[in-house]
Amino acid sequence: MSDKAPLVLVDGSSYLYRAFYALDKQRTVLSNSRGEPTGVIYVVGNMIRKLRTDYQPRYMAVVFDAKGKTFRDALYDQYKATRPPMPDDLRRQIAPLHELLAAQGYPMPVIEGVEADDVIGTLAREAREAGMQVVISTGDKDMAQLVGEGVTLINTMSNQLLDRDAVLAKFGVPPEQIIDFLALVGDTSDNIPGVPKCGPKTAAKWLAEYGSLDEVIANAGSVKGKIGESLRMSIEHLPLSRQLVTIKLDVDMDVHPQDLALGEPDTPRLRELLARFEIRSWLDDVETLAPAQPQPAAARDYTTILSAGDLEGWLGRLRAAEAFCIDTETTRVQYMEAEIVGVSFSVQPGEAAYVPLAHDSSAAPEQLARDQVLDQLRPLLEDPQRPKIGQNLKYCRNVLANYGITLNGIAHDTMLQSYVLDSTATRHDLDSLAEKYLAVKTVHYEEIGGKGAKQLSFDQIDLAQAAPYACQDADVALQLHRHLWPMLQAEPALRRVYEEIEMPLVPVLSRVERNGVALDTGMLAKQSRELAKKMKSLEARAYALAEGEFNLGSPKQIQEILYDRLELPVLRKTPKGQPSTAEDALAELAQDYELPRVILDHRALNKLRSTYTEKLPDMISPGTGRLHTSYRQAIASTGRLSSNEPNLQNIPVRTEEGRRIRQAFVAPPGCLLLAADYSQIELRIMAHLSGDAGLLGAFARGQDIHRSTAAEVFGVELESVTGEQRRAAKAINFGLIYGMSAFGLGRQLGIKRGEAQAYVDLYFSRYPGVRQYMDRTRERAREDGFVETVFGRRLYLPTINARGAQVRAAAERTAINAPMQGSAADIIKRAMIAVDERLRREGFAARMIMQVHDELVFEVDAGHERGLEDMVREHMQAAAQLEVALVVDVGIGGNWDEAH
DNA sequence: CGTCGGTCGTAC
DNA sequence: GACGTACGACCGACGT
Repeated sequence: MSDKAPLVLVDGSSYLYRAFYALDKQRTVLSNSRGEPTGVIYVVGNMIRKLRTDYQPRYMAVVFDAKGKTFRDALYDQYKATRPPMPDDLRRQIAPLHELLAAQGYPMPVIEGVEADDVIGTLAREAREAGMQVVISTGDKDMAQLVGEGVTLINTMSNQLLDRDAVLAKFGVPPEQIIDFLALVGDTSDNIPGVPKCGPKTAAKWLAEYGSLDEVIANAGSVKGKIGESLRMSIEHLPLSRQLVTIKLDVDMDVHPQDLALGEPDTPRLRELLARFEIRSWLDDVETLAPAQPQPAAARDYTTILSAGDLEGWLGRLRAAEAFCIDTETTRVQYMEAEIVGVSFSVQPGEAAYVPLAHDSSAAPEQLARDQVLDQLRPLLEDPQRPKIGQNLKYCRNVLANYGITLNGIAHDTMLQSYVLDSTATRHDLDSLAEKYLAVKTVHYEEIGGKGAKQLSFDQIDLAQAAPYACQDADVALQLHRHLWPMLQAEPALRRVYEEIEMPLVPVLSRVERNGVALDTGMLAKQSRELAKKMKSLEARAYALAEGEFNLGSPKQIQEILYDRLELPVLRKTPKGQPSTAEDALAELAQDYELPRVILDHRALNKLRSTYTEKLPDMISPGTGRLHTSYRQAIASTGRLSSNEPNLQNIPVRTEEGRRIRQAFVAPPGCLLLAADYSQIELRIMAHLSGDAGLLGAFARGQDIHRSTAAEVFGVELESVTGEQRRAAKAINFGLIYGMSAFGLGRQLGIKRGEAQAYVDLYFSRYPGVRQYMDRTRERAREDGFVETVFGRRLYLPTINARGAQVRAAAERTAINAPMQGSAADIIKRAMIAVDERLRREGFAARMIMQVHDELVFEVDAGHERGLEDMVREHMQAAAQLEVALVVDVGIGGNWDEAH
């Protein structure tokens, strides 16, 4: 395999039109502030930029049609005769685009009287003869005739790669028959006549049957039906059509591939042009737009394994290694549906191997058989004594499990190393870590696979790009491990969080995810219909009240209706100063007006329907018929897990209608659901951390903590606490956990700030330990720049000493909250590890299926629930030794709602 | 069209 | 402005 940088030839003319009409169709008019159109410049420029990053070519050319008549016009006076004149808005962008490309240093050969196709055809032929690889970037299907050994097409707008196999798949004929094919089909845009009624299918059929256009013509007599007649009528002009669609490979010109080295950018000119077009986003890479740098191939040794012998060699290296780094490439992110496309390994920084297993045949040569290779790898992968290193090994474990392989010996995960070292880093993905810790700019997936709707799955990526990418992943992960692991070892507390909590949790979460949860889709469908009906009637009522239709889902339109048209009083504003249409504002208005109430009701129902009843059934995995969430272990700065696709940690519970959704989370026949949740875990942690005697005492006596708080704050007996008092105390307790101010508490309770402040003062006088703890925590945070959990997990607070009072106050609130939220997270993670261990070791007829911050949910075979309950409670309570006991409430039922 | 910020609402 | 941590739907502005 040659990874030499190719010659990239860009069919500029075809992109001009395509870009213009794509934008036009979307009615998108991009222009600068002077009203000069810039859309085509932007789009075409972007495509060329992308090509340059993708292929890193040393030689490249952007080719445009030259002015004036060509040989085709001489052959056929109707050539391109039906083409409408070039739209003015397009014409005005051509010269500026040329200037821009020239300033960027792109060679732009223009040959008088020769179309871009023919220039490209000739350059491609010459380059091939000189042994260069050629990539032609075009949106024009005619160019498919140029495809062959060493020549591929890429449509940069659709990200479609056309090699020989792809041409065959797309047109039904191989590249060498494309000319005949085009002659038969004709081309309306160039006004080239073909055979009327003959489309691509017929043309391909005839060519398959007769072999060539000449043979088709020779056998025209034997083609039956109307289409045969049509063919016979066309015979006369077909040779001309063929001539017209044939791209010339022998144009006489004095530009040759060797002349197409990318030039130096004219930086001042480039700045000027970009400023004129107002394309600010490209200004950044003006500096970096040097001609293709020689590969920073800093002694990288990446190999692609295509033979049994090579595989055997690498298996030997893996067996001999103390530990190895592994990465899997797959067809998709959803682990239950993902298929393995290839596996990469590294045992030594700078060295890696990729074993392609299931790339499209058009993207790779003969590959080793997936099942056979996986079977050869199995003993290594399943051996717990062989340590594995990787980035996000939970995913790796999940996809290997799809092939019946259990990844054991999960020793180090660089994502989790990064997370434990600094949970506040915004990203813990491999690319970000490489840049941050190794100062290495990796190739990002988007660069080889594209992005958005037209992103390619890994199996569609050409091996020439896929293999180095996959090798890089394994190599960089190993390098990161060598960098981050010593950093962790230097911090014993963090090392323990990593070794005793995060790493052991990986296989546990993998099992929870793969277990999944059963859903009663019939129930959800019924609820969905009922919700739709209710929403319909609320909608009608809203239109009547507003005296006109509007979008009930648009805060902006609601704002206009309520505050502009109906002139209701503005009670609250959004952070951006707009009158708020949020829940609490509308709820207040709803006391005096009907419309806000209707909007609120509609919104509540719409939320349930659009987020839950309509979406959850679609996310069921076809393989298992169950719902499989994905837990993210390196997202929440406090140490919590998060859940997505779908998020099972925000399933409604507060309202009756919401609880119906929980009822659809069911135990399959013969099973029950068991839900175990920590009672008031964060307040217990606060009691522990603060050591406040009053709080500890209340917990020790097993009192209802909100009631007991109310009794203290309002100075009444426990028995005589009113509902209102308890509600206020509960708000205070939550407020404490969140670092709430008197203002916030007042708003929460609907009382004045002064009154709320009085409650807070009273609270702190009754629980002086809590106040001391809060003060101490803020102080520690200011001194250390971080706070920590009971188990030593750290959360950095870079803004704790910020000048801005608001920024600082926010950091202080986080400082207060994080030790409580984070310790709770540590505790339940420890419980999960312990419970999972027991489940597996003792063969409980039960599976852990969900975690919701302070709650674990299990599916258990009916009859085994009592044993499970005892075991789960035991380990959840024993997960931490605090000054207060941990209390676990357990519920059992046929569905999640019942289990509460 | 695709992306992304703003707003809203669900959970703990 | 004022309550911490998340995920995600929807809208609408804008061209990463």
